[in-house]
Amino acid sequence: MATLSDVARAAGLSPTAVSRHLNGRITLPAETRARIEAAIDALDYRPNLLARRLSTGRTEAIGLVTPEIDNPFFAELAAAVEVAAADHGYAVSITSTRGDPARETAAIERLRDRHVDGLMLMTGTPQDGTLAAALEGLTNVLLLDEDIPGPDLPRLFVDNTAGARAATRQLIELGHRHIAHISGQRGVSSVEQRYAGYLEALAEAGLSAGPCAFGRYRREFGEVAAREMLAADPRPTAIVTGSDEIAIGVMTVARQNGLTLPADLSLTGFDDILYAALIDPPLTTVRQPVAEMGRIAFDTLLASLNGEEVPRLTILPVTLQIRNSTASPKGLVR
Amino acid sequence: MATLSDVARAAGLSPTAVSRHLNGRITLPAETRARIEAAIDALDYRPNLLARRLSTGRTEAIGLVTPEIDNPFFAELAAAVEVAAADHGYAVSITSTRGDPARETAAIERLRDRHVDGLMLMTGTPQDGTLAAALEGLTNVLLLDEDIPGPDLPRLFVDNTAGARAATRQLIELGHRHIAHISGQRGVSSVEQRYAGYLEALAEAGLSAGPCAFGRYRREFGEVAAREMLAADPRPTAIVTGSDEIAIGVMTVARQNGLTLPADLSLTGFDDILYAALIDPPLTTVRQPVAEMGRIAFDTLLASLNGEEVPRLTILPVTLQIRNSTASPKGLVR
DNA sequence: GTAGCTTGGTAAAGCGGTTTACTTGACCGC
DNA sequence: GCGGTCAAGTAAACCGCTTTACCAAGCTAC
Repeated sequence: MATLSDVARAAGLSPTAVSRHLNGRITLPAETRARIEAAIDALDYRPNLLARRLSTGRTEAIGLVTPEIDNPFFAELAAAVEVAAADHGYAVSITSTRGDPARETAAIERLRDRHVDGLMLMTGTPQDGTLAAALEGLTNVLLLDEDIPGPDLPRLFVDNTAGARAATRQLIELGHRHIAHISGQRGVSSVEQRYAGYLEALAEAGLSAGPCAFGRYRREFGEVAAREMLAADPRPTAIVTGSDEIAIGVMTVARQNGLTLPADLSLTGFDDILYAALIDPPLTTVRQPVAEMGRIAFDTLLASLNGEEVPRLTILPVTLQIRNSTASPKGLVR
Repeated sequence: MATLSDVARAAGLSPTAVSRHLNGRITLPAETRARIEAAIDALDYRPNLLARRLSTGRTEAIGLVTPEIDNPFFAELAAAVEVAAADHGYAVSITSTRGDPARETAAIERLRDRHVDGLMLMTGTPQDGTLAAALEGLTNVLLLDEDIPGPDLPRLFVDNTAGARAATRQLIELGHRHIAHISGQRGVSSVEQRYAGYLEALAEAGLSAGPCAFGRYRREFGEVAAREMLAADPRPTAIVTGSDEIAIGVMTVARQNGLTLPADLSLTGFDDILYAALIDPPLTTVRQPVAEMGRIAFDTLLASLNGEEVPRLTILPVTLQIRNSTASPKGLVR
């Protein structure tokens, strides 16, 4: 393959001149430019990225660390990030950690090893300081969706507390008094925030908390938790869940137990994945502005890579999507 | 940051010795090894990947080109590929082409430019030879899910024809005689194969084809096609669709038109995405072995990167998942 | 008429590894 | 005691681009 030197020789110039011209760091007379273009065409020259990267130390790629890429919420977010990245010539390298802290640390190592220029980090694990330590001294990282306490890094979240509060309030307004909560793992920031929102709404109404279960934001955990919770007496008349996937798991079990939704059980989700409106019954859920989030995430990281000052904390608003999985409890006359 | 030379100096060796030791190309006495390890620890040395890549010409990353990463089918596939790749120390760079042939070509350029060592290519566009031309001379590419006629490359598909045939046969057995078809774009291999399966099953039963619409494997197209098809007289009693997303679009419109599924209209999908069983009614669909596909895809590409001979064509079996979106047509006594 | 600026370049030193080809000394068999 | 082999390395080229520092010629201003 032709190299820059080959092109320079063919154009009767030094490699320096060609390199600088190609990178726009010098303005050459039209005649010289034409000679370079002609040489490039004739030799079918394409710059060797690997060499350029070694020289500049940049890879023009960013990493996106997600708990699980096959969850539609993360997939949508990844898609949004990818669009923005492609617009700026950046490649996106995706890691799906599947709740394994070792894989989260490994992704950070890849940044240190210059596999990528920057990282968007969505952790899905409770923080014990390990991840914060691994992030020590790094600047080109954006904490997305979930917090990692400690590092002085830009953060982009949604308003989890307000979302859960709105969902819980709606159930209270419908007349529910015995409202349960099923969510992800304690110690994960969004879990704590959603839990706080749930508790706040109950406190406002003078209600005490119902049964709460914490595990994973996954369908399987929704099933496990629901099996126990729906067998209890008294059974909650409504459940605020921390994710649409959990809600789906709860639905499955509720149906297995002979319950009808929403007559016997009201249910709210969180995320508003692309299927929330389609399942049976259509799920009342808290919508995250995922496309906007992906775009802002990339813009922020890019600005950070370019050494610009970026906001330390951005919180995006969420909206409650009311559908048919919530209704007044059976027997209640309003 | 410490370099290999720093380590060599600290260990009283040449960089060559250290490099070769680190890459397992030389066996050194234990005492020498210990000196190297000590120097690495003391200096907190980590090899510069960029330099290694320039030297070796390998990036230890593969590209995954999908039509749209936010479609659960592709997201699941991506997740499976990522698991296999991570096991072998490969990073996965994902591109979502959104049906834009220019972005498909761009992804191939990234391979030529050594952004990645190999590519898994899922095209979503009809082939006019452009992509085949762009692939000319490349060897480290796997054609996944969709064919691109021409290049001598390994291919991994599912049995699309058998899948559509099975779905259509089931509808025929249920008593349907007026069966329509809604699918992706003509010229896309899976579309053609699924169409062929649909036609074969009808021909076997001595039935003629119903109305057919071809557009995109997307929800929106399902809606557009259904609006027209369900307004026709006579209205088909069943529709074989080319993707679950199309089926979802059809469902939405059918319901808007006051139809009840499956009483008024039977519907089959294709893919068996993670939500197919949850929507209302649960969708009868053709299941693709997506996890297996991702793993085989990576293994094949890796073998190919290592210069091994790999199968030119692998076709994975599909299975019909019968759920509640299909039933005998109303009024039929069997 | 000369100091200083602009235009249009160049030489050479990196970036940090890998790899080929070669050396040196010890040992081994006969 | 001599050729051959093996162990334990090394020197230097190379991967291909970027960038710093520098230069020569021509023009301008005073």
